[in-house]
Amino acid sequence: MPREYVLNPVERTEPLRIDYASLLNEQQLAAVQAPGGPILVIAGAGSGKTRTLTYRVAWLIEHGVPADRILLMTFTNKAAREMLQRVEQLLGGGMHRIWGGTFHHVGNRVLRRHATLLGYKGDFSIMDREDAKDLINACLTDAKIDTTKERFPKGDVLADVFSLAINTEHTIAQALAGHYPYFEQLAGEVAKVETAYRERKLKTNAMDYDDLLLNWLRLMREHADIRALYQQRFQYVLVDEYQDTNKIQADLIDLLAAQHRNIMVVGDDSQSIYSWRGANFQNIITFPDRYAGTRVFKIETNYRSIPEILELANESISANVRQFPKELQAVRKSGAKPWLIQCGDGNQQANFVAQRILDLRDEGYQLNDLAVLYRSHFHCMEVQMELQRRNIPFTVTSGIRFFEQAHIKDVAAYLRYAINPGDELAFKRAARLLPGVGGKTADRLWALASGGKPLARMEHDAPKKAAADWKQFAGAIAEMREPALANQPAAMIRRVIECGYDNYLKARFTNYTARLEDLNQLQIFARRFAATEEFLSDLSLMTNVEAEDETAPAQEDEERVRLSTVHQAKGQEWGVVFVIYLNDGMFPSVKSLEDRDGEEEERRLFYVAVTRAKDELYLSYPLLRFNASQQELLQKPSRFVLEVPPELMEEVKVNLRSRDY
DNA sequence: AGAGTGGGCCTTTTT
DNA sequence: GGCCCACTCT
Repeated sequence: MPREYVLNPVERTEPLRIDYASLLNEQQLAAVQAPGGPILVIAGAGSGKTRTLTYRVAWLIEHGVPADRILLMTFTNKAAREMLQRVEQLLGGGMHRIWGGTFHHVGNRVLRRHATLLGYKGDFSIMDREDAKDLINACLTDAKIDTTKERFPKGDVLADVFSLAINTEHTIAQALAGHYPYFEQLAGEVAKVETAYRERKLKTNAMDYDDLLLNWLRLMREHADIRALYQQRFQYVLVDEYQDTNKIQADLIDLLAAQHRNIMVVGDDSQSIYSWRGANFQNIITFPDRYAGTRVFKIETNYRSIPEILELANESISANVRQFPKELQAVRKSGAKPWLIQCGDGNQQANFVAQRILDLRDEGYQLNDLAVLYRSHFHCMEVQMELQRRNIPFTVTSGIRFFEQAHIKDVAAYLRYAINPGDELAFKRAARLLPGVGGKTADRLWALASGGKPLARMEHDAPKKAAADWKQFAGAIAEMREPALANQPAAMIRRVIECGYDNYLKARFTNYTARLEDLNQLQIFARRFAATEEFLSDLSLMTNVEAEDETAPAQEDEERVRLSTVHQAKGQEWGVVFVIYLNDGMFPSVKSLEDRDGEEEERRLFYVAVTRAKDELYLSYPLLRFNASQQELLQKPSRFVLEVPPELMEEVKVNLRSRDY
C-alpha cells in the first residue's frame, strides 16, 4: 500500500547551511531531497554515488533527524568513516553518533550489548577464517570422521559450505546441492559437524564472521524487545553497494527498517561481483516489489571517465542479459581510445607496464594515480618483480590481510586468551609458540587449563624444555588480566613482546625487523582503544584497504603505484589503469565458468575494472604463460576483449625482444 | 609418539 | 604462501 511519508516532523526555521542545488546534479539532487519511504537509487559507475549518500545524510541532519537515529551500511568501514567526516566538515561535529560501517561491524556492536541473551558472554572473541577452519577440523577429529576413506570435505571446504548456507539462508543440504553436488550424499554428516561446530563456538565464547550476522538476526527475530529497540531507533536506514548484499543482509535491513520504512538503498546491478559469497543482485532488482511505493532514482551521468572508456564499458556490459537496462553518459571531453596490448609472455607484459608507468610519471602523473588490476593475486607476480627491479615504489593490496599475518595473530592470541579464558583456539595458538609444544601437547594443556588448573601451577605439565617459557607465558597472562593492563591493549602488546615473543620472532622469521615494526605499528594503532575487546574486534573486522591506512608505517608521503585485485578496487578510481592477464581462463577464470551465471559475473567484474579508469586504460594479455611447472601454455585473449568492437580500441603488439614498444 | 623441517605441488574473488 | 607428506630428531 503506498503511504504518505513525512520526511521529518521537525520544521526548519533557519535556512539550510548547504546549497544542495549548486553542489549536485539534477538526478542526485532529486535523490538527496526525496521524502522518506522506500527509495532505490540506481547509480552507475563514477556517477557520484558516494556524494549522493553523503549529502543525503547531511540533508537528513539538517532537517532535524538526530544523528543517532541514522544507520549507514557500507562495504568498508573506511567508506562510512569518510562519508561521515565529510558530513562533519559540512555541518560540524556530532556525526560519530551515526551508526555506520559494514554489516559485520554493526552486528558486532549490537551483539556486544546483547550477547548474553544468546548464551554468549559480552567479551566473545571473533574468529577469522583460519580460526574457523581449525575449529572445524577439531570437530572433525572429535566426531571420528575419517576424512580419507570417503573423501569427506576438510575444514576449509566445510567452512565454505557453512558460510554459504548461512549467507543464503539455505540448509546445509541445499548449499551442498547447489555448489558441491559431489558431497551431497554426505549432507547428514556434514550437518552434524556443523552442529558440533556451533556448540563448540558457544562453549569457547567465540563467533565467526557469519555469526556476527546470523546471531544479530536471531537476536532480533527471537527477542521482541530487542527488535523493537532497534526498529524504533533507526528512523533512517541507508545502504551502500546494495547489489552486493546477500539474503541474510537483506533480511537484516528489511527487519531494521520495518517500522519507519525510511530505507534508501544505493547500488548498481552491473557491479555485483560477490555472488560467490552469497550476494544476490535479485535483492536490488526486486526491491520495488518488496517495498510498495518505492521511488526509483537513476543517476547515470559519469564524471569519472572519458567517453572512449565509457563506450567500451557500455559495449561490454551490454552482452549481459540479466540487468537493468542503462547507459552511462559521459560529460568529460574526448581523449585517447583504450589500448589493447598483446605481449609475448608475462615478463613482457610486466616490462610494458613498468616502462609505461615511468613514461606516465615523466608526463606528469603521480604514481598514486596509477593502478594495475588483475583477477587473482598471483597474476601480479611478474609486475611486482619488475617494479622492484626498476625501483618503482608500489603497494599491493595483498591476499593476506594485515591481521592474518602470523605474527599479528600470535600476539592477538595472547590478548584474546587474556580477556576470554574460554578461548580455546587462542590458548592453543599461544601455547604452540613454546618450544616442544605442538598440537597434541597443546590439546593436553588446554584440557588442564580449561578444567580449572591455574596456569602458574602447570609448569611441570609443559615439556621440560619449555618450563622457563611456560613461566613467562603464565606470568604475562596473569599480568594482562590485572586491572592495570586489562584495558590497555597497547601495553598488553608490549608485555607479550617482552615475555619472549621477541626472541621467538628472531628465531622463527628471517624478516624479524619488518615483523617487529608491524608490532610497533600495532601498538600505535592500539593506543586509541580504551577496551581490549574493542581493539581486537576492530582488528579482525578491518578490511584490507583499511589495514594499510591504519597500520602501515608512515611512508613519508611517498607515492606508490597501486596493485590490486579488481574486487578490492571496487569504489576506487585512478587516472590510468592497467588490466593485466586478460586471457580466457584467467580473466574470466576457469573456475567461474563452471557456474551457470559465472560468465555474466566475470563480465561485471571486467566492467568494474575498466570503469576505474579516468583518462587512460591499458588492457593487456600475453600469448604465452608459464604454469607452475615452468611449461609454456598457449593463451587465448579474454572473450571480454574479443567481444568488444575492435574499433573501440587501439591495438598494440609488444615485440618479443624489444625493450621499447 | 610427537615435534619440527624441507620439498613438491597448486593458486579466484573476502568480511 | 599454504598444504600435505615424508623424513629426522628428541
